[in-house]
Amino acid sequence: MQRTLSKYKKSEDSQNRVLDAAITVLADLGVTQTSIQDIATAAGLSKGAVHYHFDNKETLLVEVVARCCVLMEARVRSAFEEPGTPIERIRRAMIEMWTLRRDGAREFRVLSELHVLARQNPSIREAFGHAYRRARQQFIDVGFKRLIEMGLRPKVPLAVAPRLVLATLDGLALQHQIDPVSAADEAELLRALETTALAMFEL
Amino acid sequence: MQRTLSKYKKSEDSQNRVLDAAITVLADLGVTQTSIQDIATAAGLSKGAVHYHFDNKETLLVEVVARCCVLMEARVRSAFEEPGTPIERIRRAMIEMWTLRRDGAREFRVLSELHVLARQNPSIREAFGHAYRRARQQFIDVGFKRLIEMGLRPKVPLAVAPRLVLATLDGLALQHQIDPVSAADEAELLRALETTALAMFEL
Amino acid sequence: MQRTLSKYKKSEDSQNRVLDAAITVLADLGVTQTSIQDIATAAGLSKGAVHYHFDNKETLLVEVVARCCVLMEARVRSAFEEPGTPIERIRRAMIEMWTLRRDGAREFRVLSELHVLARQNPSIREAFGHAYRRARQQFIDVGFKRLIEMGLRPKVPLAVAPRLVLATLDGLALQHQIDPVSAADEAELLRALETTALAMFEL
Amino acid sequence: MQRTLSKYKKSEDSQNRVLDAAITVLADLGVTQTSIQDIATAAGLSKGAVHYHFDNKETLLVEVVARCCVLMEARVRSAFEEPGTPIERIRRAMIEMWTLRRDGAREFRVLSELHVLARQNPSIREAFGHAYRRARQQFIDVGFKRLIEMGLRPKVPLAVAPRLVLATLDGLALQHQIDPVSAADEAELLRALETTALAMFEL
DNA sequence: TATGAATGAGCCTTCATTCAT
DNA sequence: AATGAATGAAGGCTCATTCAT
Repeated sequence: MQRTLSKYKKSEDSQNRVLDAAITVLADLGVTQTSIQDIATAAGLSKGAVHYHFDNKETLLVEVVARCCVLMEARVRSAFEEPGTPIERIRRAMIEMWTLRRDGAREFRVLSELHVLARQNPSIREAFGHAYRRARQQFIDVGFKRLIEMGLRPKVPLAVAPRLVLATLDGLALQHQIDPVSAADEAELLRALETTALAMFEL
Repeated sequence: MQRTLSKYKKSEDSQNRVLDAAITVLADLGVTQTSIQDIATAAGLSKGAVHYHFDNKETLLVEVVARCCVLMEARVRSAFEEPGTPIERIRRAMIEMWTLRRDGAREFRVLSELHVLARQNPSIREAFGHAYRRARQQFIDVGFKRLIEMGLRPKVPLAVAPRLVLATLDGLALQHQIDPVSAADEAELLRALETTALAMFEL
Repeated sequence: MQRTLSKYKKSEDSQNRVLDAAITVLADLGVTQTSIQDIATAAGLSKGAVHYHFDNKETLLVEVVARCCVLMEARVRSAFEEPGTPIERIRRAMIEMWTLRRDGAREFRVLSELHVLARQNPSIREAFGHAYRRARQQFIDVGFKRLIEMGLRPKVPLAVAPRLVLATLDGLALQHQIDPVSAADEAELLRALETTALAMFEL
Repeated sequence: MQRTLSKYKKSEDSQNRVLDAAITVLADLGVTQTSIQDIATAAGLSKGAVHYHFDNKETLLVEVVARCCVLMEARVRSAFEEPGTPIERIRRAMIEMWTLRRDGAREFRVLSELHVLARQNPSIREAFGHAYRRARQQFIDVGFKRLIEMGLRPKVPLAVAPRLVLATLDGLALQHQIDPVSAADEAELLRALETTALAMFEL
């Protein structure tokens, strides 16, 4: 069993190394400039080895999308799971969501790079579709449900609300990549974000 | 002079044909799949001619960004300039902004494609930066100022508010490209958008 | 010894499985499209295992040639050995030779695929050389000698006659692969083949 | 007009240089070993230039087949058109056909190399099909018709006879590539070929 | 002003082969 | 005896760019 494990381990290890390398390089160079050679080099492997583990560049990118989503979700969830009142926890999660985007966390940068492939490429589009749906559902399950339990009543259908908040976060990040929010404005921005988000509810 | 003029005319004509072709092709095939050859073919010119008018692919794309911004702005402005009460006109402009994004108007699609190049490419980034700043300013000059004149008081700094609204619109469009909003939800979405936008003001 | 034998058996088994798989795949995909991976997969083994049994792709192909020749010869011989008058048996053997080629029997297809490697590759060329010489000799020993015993006298040196007949068969097969003989013409073709073959003899 | 011509000339020139280079290299290295780089180098051009003139390797090879056929036909026809009695001219043409094959004329070698691609590749197959049909028709129009005019009566349908003769020539060449006919046997072989060919006719 | 020809760098992919296990 | 992992060379192809005309 030790043996079997070690055999499999090796492969999985390399696969993960490739995925991590891909994320790093994509975040660094951008989609249009990232070649499989770059990824292989960053992973300390040969180009051939990358193709040994991933049939296609496409396949690899699809898995990159998936992994980025998982990693981002993990960070947000872990921010949420720290102790505190529901409101504190929700606020903390949203701040984490913004921080990820503002700091240009590798994973978010990669996602915003790969987004452009989604329109032309069904598998990548599906990967994003899955991620979006999942993120919205989490938003409802984890955030909105608490607010409702606390007695707030949504003025907006639950199908629509998370779309709006996530859109704002993503859109802000897009702008921020080009034209950063000043530190001074940032606090105001977060406050405004909270204001508008809460405007979708009433007591 | 007649001659010179007509010559210039002709040249400008070709340049514009190239730019238009570029927008069409980019909207159709996406950044990663669009070659100068594609653009040249769509413009009814040779590859060489494209390079005659634009030194670089980069230069060309920068002008494409600029032109897309101009075209989008024109459409929004023209929606705003139709007669009506200030509120009606603002609402109309915002709906136009959403419509452009929802229908995947060529110009918006191109901009969202080219956005990925902005991070790596200073000139393109600058083109986007200019566009973002201009759009926010318009938002203030044209929209918010009216609201203020009407007696609404902003609860949010004027530097921040348009960022938020534009971000939401862009983010919604991103999601919509992957995972379209159902026709049923769309009305709700727009209402929610108005609610949240107005939440940034008070009487 | 039991052990050794069974081990040998197993190894031989795998070798044969590889050879058979190679013939199948080569017949199916053609030389230019057949990879060792394809052969390994068809044999239910790993690429590594194929290389364990055959040092080279070249070595493997040489043995493929040999085996195809053996298999084809066996079929022709068995057609010849069915009871009948000498003439009947010769005719039957020739029809079998044509049938193998017309139906594109795997073995013949493989040979005609690999023939192209022979010019560049000495070992493969030698394998084909051996096969050609052997086929001509069989032709003489088994066919022409009978005709002579029956009183027919060759008008053509025995070194030359089988070359001519085999060439015709192979050439017809080549044409037939591209531009099949209609069923209607086929009977005429066989008759003509017999006529021309017999024209090399006189009473 | 001079100008136009010279412009076009250059392209045609390069195209022809590529085709000729392709024939040389293919005849030399064989299909499986010939890369576009090899062809480009032999033509004194860059790989890119080859792709400029021929979309595909496939396209290029199809034109190579066509050109080889044209060249071979030209040589046979020119042998036939030398003065002499009909019989002499037919015999001369057939000897030329054999000579081309025996000497491994580049064109014939290339055709026998490319033949192997025909089964997998429709366009190449069609190129060969066209060539075969054309060769048979020529055989009839140029050779057999004369024999008939001279009073010989075919004992074999005209659809079948040329198939047989061409097959023999091609098959002999195949064998000869691997296992050359001795100079001594060659004369006998040609005589035998004539005998068998004439056996398809009677007075 | 515009074109056709050509280049050269780079990309994705395939594949025979090697090797530790 | 057999496998999985990895390599590295090569191959076909795309494409921005240059240049003579």
